Amino acid sequence: MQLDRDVPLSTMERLPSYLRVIDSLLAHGMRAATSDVLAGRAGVTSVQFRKDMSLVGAVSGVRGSGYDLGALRGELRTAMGSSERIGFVIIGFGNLGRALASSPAFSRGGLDLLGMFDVAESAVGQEVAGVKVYHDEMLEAFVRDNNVSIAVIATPAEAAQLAADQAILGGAREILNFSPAALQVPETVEVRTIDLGAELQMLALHARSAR
Amino acid sequence: MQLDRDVPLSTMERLPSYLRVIDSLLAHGMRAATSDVLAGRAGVTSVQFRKDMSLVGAVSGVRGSGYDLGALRGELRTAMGSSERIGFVIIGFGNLGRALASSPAFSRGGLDLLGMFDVAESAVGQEVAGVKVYHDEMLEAFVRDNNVSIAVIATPAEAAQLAADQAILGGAREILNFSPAALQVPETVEVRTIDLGAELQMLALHARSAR
DNA sequence: GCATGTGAAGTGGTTCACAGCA
DNA sequence: TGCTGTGAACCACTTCACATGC
Repeated sequence: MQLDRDVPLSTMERLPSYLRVIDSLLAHGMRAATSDVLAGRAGVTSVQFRKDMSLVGAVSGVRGSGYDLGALRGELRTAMGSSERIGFVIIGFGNLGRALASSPAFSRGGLDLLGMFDVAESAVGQEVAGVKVYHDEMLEAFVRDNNVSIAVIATPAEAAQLAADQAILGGAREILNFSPAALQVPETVEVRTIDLGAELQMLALHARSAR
Repeated sequence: MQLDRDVPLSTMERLPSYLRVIDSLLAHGMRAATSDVLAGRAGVTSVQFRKDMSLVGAVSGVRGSGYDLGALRGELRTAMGSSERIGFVIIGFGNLGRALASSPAFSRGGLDLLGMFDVAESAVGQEVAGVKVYHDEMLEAFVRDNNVSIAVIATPAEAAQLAADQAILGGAREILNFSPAALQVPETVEVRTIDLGAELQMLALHARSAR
């Protein structure tokens, strides 16, 4: 298996969901599956799936019969580089921050939640699944001292930019932003923004046009 | 202003964020702005912004000076069809469900949260911002009786498919899915899945490759 | 002169159609 | 024969380059 550099971004984005499907099938005692089955469960077409495997350099497909799930899982993991562990923090201990902290999805795939941050005194000192809540003032130092790579921002819009600045100052290089603010960051920092309101708006759009 | 059918989907997806930027500028007392300013705050290039306005059929830009914010807001609203109000429900009253319910973004743009649903007896009967939590059993009937268009699924993965089925049975035609499950739905139903774990994985990917 | 507006070129990703192999 | 694997065609969106108009 050869790890081609220059796999399309969109392909990489689908790998986690493929991995989840494979895990689920393995858990049901299956050892192999066709691209049709795998793709169906992941919500893509079989061609798309095969193309992705091809681009990623996976070779555990067997013509005429399908893919060996165990081998495929290994290949996808390698492709995703999931060996190294990555530390992250969550800023904002409101409902969303708590939801994220307790989400099982956040504790998989080599990711470690190292700390949470909030401005409210009532939040500071609390603990979720063994992870403590610190005061926002500590953010920069914490990020630096613990070699945190990713900052998840779950604060109100007004506080988002400041949180981002502190995290970046401490050395964070990736930001997952749940506030609707468009963050201003250096080019070297990767930002993904998930605007929950905008997502719902998109569906509303669809709902209206469907009449 | 002519509402061209066949505006690119990606353009439509950016409209809500443009609208937010315009609102914020208006709130600061500004009456006009250039594409450069508007685009910068929305996190896109100025060309992108102008192209979008062009595609949407907006005509409130004035060569040499910029856009009239009041007029532009009206045009974008029309383009988004935001006159009609759309009802939605949230299924799952865990941290995520609560976070969504109290999110300001969810109560804007002609969207009405009509009800929330959960299986836990302890949740049923509670109230958030005047919206009640009902038992999951009521879902189908509620959706039908209240003409709900959109179901937001914030349940664990195991419960997601059932929730979707009930909502669709009741007449919902759009689903915003926060569970990692790939839902099986009829073709007529639009599903948007936001897998929070997958988003973080994507950043982890970036973090690893940056070494 | 400065900022909008837009056909044309470019880019990235998906789908097609079919070759290759158990 | 059945399913994988992949170059080529296709499509959607973005960026460029420049015409347009206040």
